[in-house]
Amino acid sequence: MGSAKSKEGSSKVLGPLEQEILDVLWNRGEATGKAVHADIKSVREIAITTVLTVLERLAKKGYISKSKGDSVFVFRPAFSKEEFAREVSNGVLKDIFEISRSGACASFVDALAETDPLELDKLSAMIEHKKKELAERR
Amino acid sequence: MGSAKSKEGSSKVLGPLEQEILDVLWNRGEATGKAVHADIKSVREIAITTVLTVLERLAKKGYISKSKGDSVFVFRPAFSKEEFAREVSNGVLKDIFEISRSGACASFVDALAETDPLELDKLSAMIEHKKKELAERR
DNA sequence: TTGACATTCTACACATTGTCGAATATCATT
DNA sequence: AATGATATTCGACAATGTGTAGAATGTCAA
Repeated sequence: MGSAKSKEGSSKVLGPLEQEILDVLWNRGEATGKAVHADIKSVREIAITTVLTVLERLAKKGYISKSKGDSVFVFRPAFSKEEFAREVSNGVLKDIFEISRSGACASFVDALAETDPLELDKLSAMIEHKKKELAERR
Repeated sequence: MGSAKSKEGSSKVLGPLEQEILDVLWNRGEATGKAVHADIKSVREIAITTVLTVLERLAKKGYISKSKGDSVFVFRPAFSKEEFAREVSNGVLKDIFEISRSGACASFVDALAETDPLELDKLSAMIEHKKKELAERR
């Protein structure tokens, strides 16, 4: 009976360009629109207005901040990669858990193993830690 | 340098109505368009053609099958909830891992602990199993 | 004042999704 | 065969999200 109440069946988050731009900001820490444009331009053709527009949209969505730096606007990630990943996972996972916890778990382990097997140990550690945390909470 | 190559920044999967319809099919195991419509109609107003259209789209996307039953078409989920959750998680998680594995892991453990602490043990078990699997593969 | 550069506006194209009405196909009966 | 009831398919439209960018406007130093 796991109905889906959230307005999003299984959330989506960012488009490829948005992601690309966020990546640039994470790499640089902060950057002007011009700089972001330069980075992307070095790889493929794109107008600076396109970059600016998306930057604007990301700001509106709250993923980045926009503030006047030395006479020019500067953009910064509003969240660290970690925070962002956490945030996003949280939403997505909650949706998926509604469908099947076990399925999601299985795929999680799979995905992790595929990407970086060593991380499996860290995950184990996290679980242990979490369990202890929960135990102490009672 | 975690660039995002996938065409989808962080994938989205299904819309709310699609999800709702899939849920009906999972509940019933299989159903005619009429039946699916009836179920949803019992909750809110909706035209049967709307349901049929979405059913059709889901079939086209490969999430459900459509076959002639006793003179009428019958739809069935192409995947169990578990398989589906697995499939979806896989795509989503791979994207998120590209951003931050540790962040995703943290949120995963959190989400799991919050939803069903007992599941933490199962997850541990899965990890062990996976590690063994990997060890044998070399 | 005039450029050069920065920023904002407006707009288009395309894909997805929810939403259906209209057209068409199918079938049991008359 | 013709009719009426159902089932199925088609084609459309609106809203939204995203990539794309030209045009308009703002800003500031020379």
